Amino acid sequence: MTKKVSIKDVAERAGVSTTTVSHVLNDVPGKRINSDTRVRVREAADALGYQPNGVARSLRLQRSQILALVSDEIATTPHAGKIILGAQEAASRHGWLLMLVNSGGDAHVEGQEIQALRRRQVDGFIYATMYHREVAVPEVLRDVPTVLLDARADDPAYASVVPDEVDGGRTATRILVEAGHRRIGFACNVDDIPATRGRLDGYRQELEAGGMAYDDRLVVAATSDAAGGREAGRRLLGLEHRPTAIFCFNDRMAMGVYQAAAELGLRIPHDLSVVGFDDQELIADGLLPGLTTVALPHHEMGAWAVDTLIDQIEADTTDRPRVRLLCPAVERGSVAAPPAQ
Amino acid sequence: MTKKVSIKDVAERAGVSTTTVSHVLNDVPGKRINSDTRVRVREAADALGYQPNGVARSLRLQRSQILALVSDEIATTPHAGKIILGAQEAASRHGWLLMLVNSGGDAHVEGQEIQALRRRQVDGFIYATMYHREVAVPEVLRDVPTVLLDARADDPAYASVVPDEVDGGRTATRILVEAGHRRIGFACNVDDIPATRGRLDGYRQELEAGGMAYDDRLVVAATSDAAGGREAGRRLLGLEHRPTAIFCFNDRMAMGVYQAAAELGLRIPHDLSVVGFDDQELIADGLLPGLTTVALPHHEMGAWAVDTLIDQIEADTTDRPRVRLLCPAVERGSVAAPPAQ
DNA sequence: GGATTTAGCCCAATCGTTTAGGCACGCCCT
DNA sequence: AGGGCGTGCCTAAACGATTGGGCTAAATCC
Repeated sequence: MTKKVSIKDVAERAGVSTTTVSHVLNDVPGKRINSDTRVRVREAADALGYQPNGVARSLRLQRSQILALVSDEIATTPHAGKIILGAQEAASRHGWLLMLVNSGGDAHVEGQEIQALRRRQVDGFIYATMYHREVAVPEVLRDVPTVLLDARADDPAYASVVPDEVDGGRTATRILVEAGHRRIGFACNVDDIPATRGRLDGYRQELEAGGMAYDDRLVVAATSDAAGGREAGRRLLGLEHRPTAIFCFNDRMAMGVYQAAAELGLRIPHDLSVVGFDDQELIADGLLPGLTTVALPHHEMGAWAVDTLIDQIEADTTDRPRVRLLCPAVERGSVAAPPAQ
Repeated sequence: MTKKVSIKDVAERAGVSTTTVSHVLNDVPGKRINSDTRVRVREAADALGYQPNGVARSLRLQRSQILALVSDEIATTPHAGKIILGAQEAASRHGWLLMLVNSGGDAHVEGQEIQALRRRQVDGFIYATMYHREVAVPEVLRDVPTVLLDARADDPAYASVVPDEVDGGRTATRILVEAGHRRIGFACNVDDIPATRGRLDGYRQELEAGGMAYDDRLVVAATSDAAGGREAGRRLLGLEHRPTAIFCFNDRMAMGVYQAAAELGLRIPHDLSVVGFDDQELIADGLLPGLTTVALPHHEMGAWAVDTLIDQIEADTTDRPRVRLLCPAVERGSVAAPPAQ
């Protein structure tokens, strides 16, 4: 029903030309139009329920006000939602729209999809990855505004946003230090990715800041899931002089550490304090006691990427910022003072 | 660089009119064109790296080949990813694109967003909800192709796809019955939603099919999170004649049941078998032992919705199917035979 | 009073396609 | 020789907006 009301219909009803309608409706500055005419046009538009045709406008303006979020497998991870949501909200705040494409990790498919989006005159791209890592940006994105999300490329031509892993590692460790712990284990993961290195660095820095020596027996690497956490937990808690607290690479590993503690009859947080990373609510909220952890700024990264991208497109700015966003602590119940000797 | 190659450039290079280029490139049937010309056009297009301008085409054809997925808060839930992914893959299989909009639950915002999408000439909508429920479809969607996902409306004008909760409930229960259990508890949730009713129905049906009487002391309702599961678990396991198995409304509750079992020193699956629902991998894979559960067909629902919607748009079909998709079992390690008396 | 300015609007081109409806040429037939 | 019919291509009108450059009348200036 709302169908087929074009600017021509509005012009006709208001008794003016389409030019005038366009000028009025877009509030084009510097155009001299009688205020009577203005209201007549507005009324006509309202009465007819006129909605400008975005496709026609895009064609004429050579700008679609559409952004595309392309990702490897992001939509399959639990983090994805927040990134997408942050991006979508930001886009909508600017009056832009967001398209979504997932390559499933296949570079060829990815290229095809990006081409399809470019044909649709998408104005800019957000290239996002499932977890923080280095990427080679696809060639097809070379000459179109693009920002990287949770990803980093050597190429300084792209703005990028990633979590500040080092700061996150420090935050997590600091929580334990401030609770009074002096022997703090790190259940690390085995992959060589920025998150691993960054969080470990943060752990070391914070130990140092607290006047503690780094002891590599307290750093145990395993796979970054609950099974790995279990394994790392068993190893750490099996030490002759066991740690009173464990910082876990992520919440899944923390879940495993809980299990290892339970096997040994250790109670959290009374006998052992635990801090996770990621703030996966499903886990962190579900564990007993709730897991104190550090949240990744997914929502903020999504929003930052969109804001920056739109700015790059509209203001045609030339600097390409590369930021790290802080990871805030989320306190629940898994940290307490170390047990009395 | 790839900028600005229009059909006109191709026409010029091939020494023909744009009409001919269009005919050739689109393989318009019934057009008589010399095969020499055909190859010349194709070569010119290749050489110039011609990409048709989708916006112009949309304007002319009055069809954008773009679908929109609008949801209340879907993108924030862990399930979201799979729905979105299923939808996106299906769309891309058809050569369509997917836009994403999240209303955050605000009906006004939702209306605005939908209008914005309609202005952009989106061809159809998928209206999705965070969890299976009844909805009132927004007025603005009345006169545009729309299918409902994980949602159901009274209005028979909309096709819809939801999980078959009853079958899922039966499947979960059957796993326990077939393992030999005769006293099976149900840790139910407190909300009156289709999932609750359906899974409970399935539970009852399957008990009956197995020749067991329904005992309402074995059905305990609590909030649908780990805390609720803990509570329900404690109540069920505190019964004088305790169940040997518990079917949980969802995996989060199952997580709580694990905790309740641990408190009582009961070992899973040796002393107690547990089945969940949802197949939240973060939980189901992380628990020890792994949780046997029933998966929601999110990916399939996403794909089904897109396929159906495109069919509705292209073939202009008039029937509006309303399907329930089955929920497959995912076996892990939380079910065993009941303990010997 | 004639020239100039100004207010208020409109014409028509443009963005890049698709497509209905020609038009010219050569061939065959009578 | 003239008519009819394919073949192979092109012209031009959409689609629905935006916008540079008019144009007309009334108001103002000298």
